[in-house]
Amino acid sequence: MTETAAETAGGRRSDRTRAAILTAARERFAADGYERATIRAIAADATIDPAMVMRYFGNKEKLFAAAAEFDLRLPDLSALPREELGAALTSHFLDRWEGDESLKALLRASVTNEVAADRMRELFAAQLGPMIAKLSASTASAASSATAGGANTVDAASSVDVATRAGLVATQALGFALCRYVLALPPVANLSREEAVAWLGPTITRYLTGTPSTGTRQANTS
Amino acid sequence: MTETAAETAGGRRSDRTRAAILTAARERFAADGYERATIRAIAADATIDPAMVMRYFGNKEKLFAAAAEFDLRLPDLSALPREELGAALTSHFLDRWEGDESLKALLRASVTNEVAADRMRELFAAQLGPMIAKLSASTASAASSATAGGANTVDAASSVDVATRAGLVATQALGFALCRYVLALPPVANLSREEAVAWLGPTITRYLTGTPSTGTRQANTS
DNA sequence: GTCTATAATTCGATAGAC
DNA sequence: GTCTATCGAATTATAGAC
Repeated sequence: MTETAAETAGGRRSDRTRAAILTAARERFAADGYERATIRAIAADATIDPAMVMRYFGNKEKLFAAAAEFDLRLPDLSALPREELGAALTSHFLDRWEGDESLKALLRASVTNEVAADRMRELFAAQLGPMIAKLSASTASAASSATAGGANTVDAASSVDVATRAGLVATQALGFALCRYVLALPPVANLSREEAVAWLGPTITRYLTGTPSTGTRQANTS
Repeated sequence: MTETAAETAGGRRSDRTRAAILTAARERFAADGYERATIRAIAADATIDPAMVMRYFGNKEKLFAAAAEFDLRLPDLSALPREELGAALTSHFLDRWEGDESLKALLRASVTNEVAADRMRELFAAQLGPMIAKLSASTASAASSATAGGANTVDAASSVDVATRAGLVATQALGFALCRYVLALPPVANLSREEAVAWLGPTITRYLTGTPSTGTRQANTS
């Protein structure tokens, strides 16, 4: 995919141009969504010619795919006590949301663009899922000797499968991002970082660990 | 179609046409979002001429405003014990989401259309907020005599204000709708109705009642 | 009330000069 | 590599015949 041109000095400017396009594209996609973000407007933001965008990225979909490519950069939470898992992950999500416009662009676009929706699905299945599985494995290693003769399932920490837990985390994380950054619901947008962590933390903890009912009682869910 | 002889009442056919347009508009807006849903496609679904849509509703924005007008129809939960509040409201939300396409249309459109976003904000501020306030009032009526000389604030049930609680409920409710109906994340879309209520219920209860920490301890939210 | 024709924009994408 | 010019398609919206 890298440039085959062997020009030593010429290749550097094209990289700068390419980066400028991507930055402008992320901002436009984040602010306007996929269809309302036009190549013309992106080019104008990057102060280049619209035709250059086509030359560099081929078409609009490939430009979006390049602009929305990113990593959740999930931290390793294996060492934390169970009660702090949600707060730590929530805090990390807040950092990622506010430091990088890619996620906002992806969220806005994924509502109407199928490519973006695919990437969003992959994000939680391929990145959050394994992190939860790793979490369960480290917890299970201590408990496995006690439960001994149980099923040979990988995650003994909870009967709820990893994908479901990742999906539940997604509902709260994406819902918060939607209300705070996209819809800008005043009470949600005005929450301080500490308040947000305090509210979402216990919820995310419960979903991460696969605990259906709240602390006090083991409820039957009929 | 062109039955002129059997006109029993005056403007009845125009009402039918109007209703057919609105139904088709709701489906298209829900499936494609605001910009990708075209008047042409809506008219085709309603098997009428595109020009008629303009004649009945003026322009696309007014058509959307008419199509996305609806009521959350929130039930009165005052009589329920606190622990069941979230499950009851979650169950009600599931009914509304699956029975009426307006909410999906509004959610999809509100991501890129400012009119739709305004309506979404109003929805939670003007409908969910008062319901929570009423909930707090009924709870406070029993406790007010005990706390006696306290502040004359309306909701003595929690120190968290009503708008914040409504916003928090919105993050979980809309996030679930986004993941289940719009993004179609497999683990979320595959949850049974009972599972969804069991997972979201405790979360919604905690937000509704304004309880920052999970059951065991009364944490300070500083 | 209904439909045809079309105006007026806007957008993604291409061709080709320099 | 860069930019001008433009094509072809799609859209909202209007004007006017029947």
